[in-house]
Amino acid sequence: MLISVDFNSETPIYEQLKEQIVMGIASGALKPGEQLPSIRQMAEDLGVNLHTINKAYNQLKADGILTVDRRKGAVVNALTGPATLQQKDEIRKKLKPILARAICFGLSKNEIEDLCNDLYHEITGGNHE
Amino acid sequence: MLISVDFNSETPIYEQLKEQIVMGIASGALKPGEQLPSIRQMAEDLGVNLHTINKAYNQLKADGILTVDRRKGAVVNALTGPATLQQKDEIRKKLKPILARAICFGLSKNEIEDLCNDLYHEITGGNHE
Amino acid sequence: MLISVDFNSETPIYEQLKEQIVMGIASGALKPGEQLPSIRQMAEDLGVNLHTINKAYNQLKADGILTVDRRKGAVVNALTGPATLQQKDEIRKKLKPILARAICFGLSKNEIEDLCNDLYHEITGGNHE
Amino acid sequence: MLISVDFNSETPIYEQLKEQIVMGIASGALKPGEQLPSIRQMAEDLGVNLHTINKAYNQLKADGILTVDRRKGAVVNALTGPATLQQKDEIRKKLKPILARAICFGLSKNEIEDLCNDLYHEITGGNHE
DNA sequence: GTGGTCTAGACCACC
DNA sequence: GTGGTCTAGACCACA
Repeated sequence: MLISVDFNSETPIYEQLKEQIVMGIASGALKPGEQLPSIRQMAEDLGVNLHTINKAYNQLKADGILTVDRRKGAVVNALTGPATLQQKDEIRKKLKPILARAICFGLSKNEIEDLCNDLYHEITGGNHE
Repeated sequence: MLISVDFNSETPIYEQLKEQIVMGIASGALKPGEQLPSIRQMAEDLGVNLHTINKAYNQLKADGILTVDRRKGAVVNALTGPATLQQKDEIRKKLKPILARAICFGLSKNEIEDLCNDLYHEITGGNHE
Repeated sequence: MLISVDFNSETPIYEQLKEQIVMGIASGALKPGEQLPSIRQMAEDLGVNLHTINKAYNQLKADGILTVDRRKGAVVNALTGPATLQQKDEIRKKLKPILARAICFGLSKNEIEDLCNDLYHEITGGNHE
Repeated sequence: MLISVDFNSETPIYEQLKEQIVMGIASGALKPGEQLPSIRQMAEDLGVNLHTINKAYNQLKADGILTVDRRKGAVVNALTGPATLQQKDEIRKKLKPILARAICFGLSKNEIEDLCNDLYHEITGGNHE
């Protein structure tokens, strides 16, 4: 899986990292049990600080998305069943202001639905269906 | 329209403000042509500095959501027709990582659709249909 | 001559007024010796404060573009010959940062020339040639 | 590149700053990829507050003239090709009232052309030709 | 009355 | 080290 960061972006590098790993898992490019590059490796590849990678891995661990093992490094977790209420609520909270903005911009309900569907397929590429 | 901010939140106050104003417009609580409280008024009401309000107002102005009338202060813009490609793209970019996260959490396509619909109605309360 | 102001514009109303009167003279719509509406009249027409009109008229008087007569009100001046060095210098100073910005945006020398010619004809409509 | 501001000028300091940076880029004194002094550095050099510099940098960023690199601070952007219509329109809007004023002052079409050419060369010093 | 500009000084997030 | 956020308080331009 190829990961790249944009140093000019508004979003912090560790966030970009998290997003890309999450994207990789959602798309199926990263499978449960698969091992991520070591912190050191990843840091060198991207030309960023060790701390930055570490922060991303640790936060994904806290999210239950990765497991960090002292010997094997970071490993993608298996899905533990349907999303918890907490998880749904988090998504909900993040989604809401964006939808409001979309409505404010004049997007109709249908356009929003279409956009979500589009993105869903763009992300999964047909997996997870 | 009632606006409140959470001083302990991670998201900056001016972002919260923007979100709430946008939410107000999307919900119909704030109508095009309606006047927002003056910077100073709003600052006093919320107990924050006037520069913070100023920043929020100015960014919404840059987004084309508010305009500043020399006599009346900040005023809600009328919709200028369907969303521009730029606007759609902005929404798209913001939506994508959240959907990926949702998928990662095990949300199905249907659950995501339902969530969007729910939120849509929660925001608009039946307007904008 | 029709004059209108945009209360949402960044540029102050009295500046807009000045610009439009100047535009009227440059286009030939306002001829030397012609009388402008009285301050009171103009203020009523546009729905703005008397002071605002007054400020515009007075600054144009200071520029040598209008003469303000107690009985006849504001009158368009005749051209007193070629532009003075002072006047040329003022134009130069105002033009410079805009041209720099244009270059920065990637406009070529030819594009700038064309733009100026275009505008010249748009303003004069063929007069002053 | 040497930058200086006039504290007595009518035009705000942050505007002067923007103009000078733009001038620097147009003249070739600032090249794409080049790094500008940090906000604090520049503030100290000029003897102004860091917020003033910040505002200038941010507006140039919004204009697409600078980008902010997380590691290096503000960096001059490369030209992204020919000017967009929006950019041309902005220049047009700014140019128009000045040309009208020039005409009003009695400048002929030729004089205006010459003035533009003069300024073009004064700014670029022969580059960008 | 409104918003715009500027200053001075603090704290934090990111790298 | 960098920029981002927030505060407090001042002065000015505009209407």
